[in-house]
Amino acid sequence: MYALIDCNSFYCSCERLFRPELKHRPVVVLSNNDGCIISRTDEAKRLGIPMGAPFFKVKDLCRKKGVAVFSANFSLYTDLSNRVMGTLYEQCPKVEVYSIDEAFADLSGVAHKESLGRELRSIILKNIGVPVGIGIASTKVLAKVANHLAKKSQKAGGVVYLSDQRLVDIALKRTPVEDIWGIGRKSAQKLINLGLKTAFDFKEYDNEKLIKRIFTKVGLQIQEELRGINCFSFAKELEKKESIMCSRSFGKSVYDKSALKESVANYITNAAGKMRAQESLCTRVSVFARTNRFKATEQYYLYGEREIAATSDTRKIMKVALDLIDEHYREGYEYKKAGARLSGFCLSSELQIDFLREEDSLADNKLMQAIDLINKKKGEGSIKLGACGLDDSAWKMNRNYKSPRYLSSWNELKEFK
DNA sequence: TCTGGGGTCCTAGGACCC
DNA sequence: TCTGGGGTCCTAGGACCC
Repeated sequence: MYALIDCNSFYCSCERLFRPELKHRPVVVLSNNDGCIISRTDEAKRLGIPMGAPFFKVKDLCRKKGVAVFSANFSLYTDLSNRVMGTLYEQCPKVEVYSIDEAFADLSGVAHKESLGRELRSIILKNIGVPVGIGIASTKVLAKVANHLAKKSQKAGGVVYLSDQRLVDIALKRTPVEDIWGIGRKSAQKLINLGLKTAFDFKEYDNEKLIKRIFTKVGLQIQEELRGINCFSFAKELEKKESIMCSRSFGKSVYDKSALKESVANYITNAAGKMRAQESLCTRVSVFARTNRFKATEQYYLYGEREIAATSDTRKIMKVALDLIDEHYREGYEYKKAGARLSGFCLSSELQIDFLREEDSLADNKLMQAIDLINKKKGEGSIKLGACGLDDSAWKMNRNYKSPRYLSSWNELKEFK
C-alpha cells in the first residue's frame, strides 16, 4: 500500500506563506526568465489561466483580475520542500521523495491508513503551512489516481483511500485516460482512438500485444498497476542522477561568442557543483546553444560533446566546454538559450585508486572541496572562476516579480510589526 | 518586446564482433 | 531478382514526468 503526498499548487503555496493576505486571491508563479506559468492556485485556474501558458499571453488577464504574479524563487521552494519531506520522514517508516513537491510513502503494515493520512495532512499544514493532498492505494499509479480525486473532491477533505476493488473501480471510471500517470498527450489520443475513454476502460482492455506495440513495455506496466499489480518499485534511497544539466534562456538575445562562453562557464560551474555534491565524476561533457525557435529567422543548434578522463574538477570540465563552443560556434546568429550537461558518471571513491592520474589530482580535489565549502557558507557564487565573468548583463535572465529569499538570506528576512 | 528547466525510460537501428 | 546469422553494445530520438 502506497500513499502519495502531493503539495497543492506548491510554488504558489510557498509564496502565500509569506503573504497571508493572498490567501484567497489568485496567485501564479512564472518559470525562469518570466517565460510561462508553472504554478497556479485554484482561483487562477478558474480564471482560465492554463498551465504552461506563455506569460505575455495572459499578462493582461492577470492585471485585470488582480492575480498576484511571482518570478520563480527556487531557493525558497527547495527550503520549504525539505521541511515537508523532513516531516514525512519523521512520520512514515519508508519514504521516497519523487519530486520537489511530492513523495510516496510505503504504508505496508500501517493499521489505520486513512487516519494516518489525515494526521499527516494536518501536521504538515500546522508545522509548515503548506496544504497537501493524499491518495492511498495498492500501487503507485492507483495512489496517483486517488491523489487526483483527493484534490478534486470537496467532501474527501484532502485524503482518499481506495481500500477495496469497488472503490478502485469507481475512481477509475471518474478518471479520463489523459489523467493517468504516465499517459501523456500522445498516448491519451491513441487510447481514445481505440475507444478507451477512462482509466477503467484501459484497465479492462485485453489486448496485450497491441498495447505493447503501441505503448511499449511502459504501457503494459501502467495497465498492470491499474489492476493492482505493482510494477514500479519503491526507491527508498535517494538515487544519484545519471546526468546533470544546467541551461537557461537569456534575458536578451546574445550575438557574441564571449558572452555565450561566459554563460556556459556559469552553467558548468553550477552543474559541476551539483555533481560533486553527489560524489560523482563525469566522463562526458556536452554543451549546446540555440537560436530563438519561436522566431521565423534562420535557426542554428550548436551542439558539441566530448569524452574526458573521469574528473569533478570544474577547471578541467570548463576548458573542454569552452573549447567545444569555440569549435562549433557560428557567427551571425541570435542566440537565445544555452546549456551544459555532464554525464557518464562514476564514483569519486574510484578516483583514489587510479594510479594513472596526474599526481596533483588529489590536490585539485581539495581545492574544489574548499571552494564548495566557502560557497556553501558565504552563498553560491562567492568564489568562481574568471571565465564566469563579472558582468552578466549581456545574458542574465529577467526576473521582474521575484519575492525575497525569506529563508536563505539574512538581508531578506520577513519583517513583522 | 515577451514562449522554462531538468530529469528518466524505452526502442529501433547502426556498428561491430565472431 | 538472389549477397550468413546471431549476438552485444551504443546512441539518437520519442514520450513522459514535475
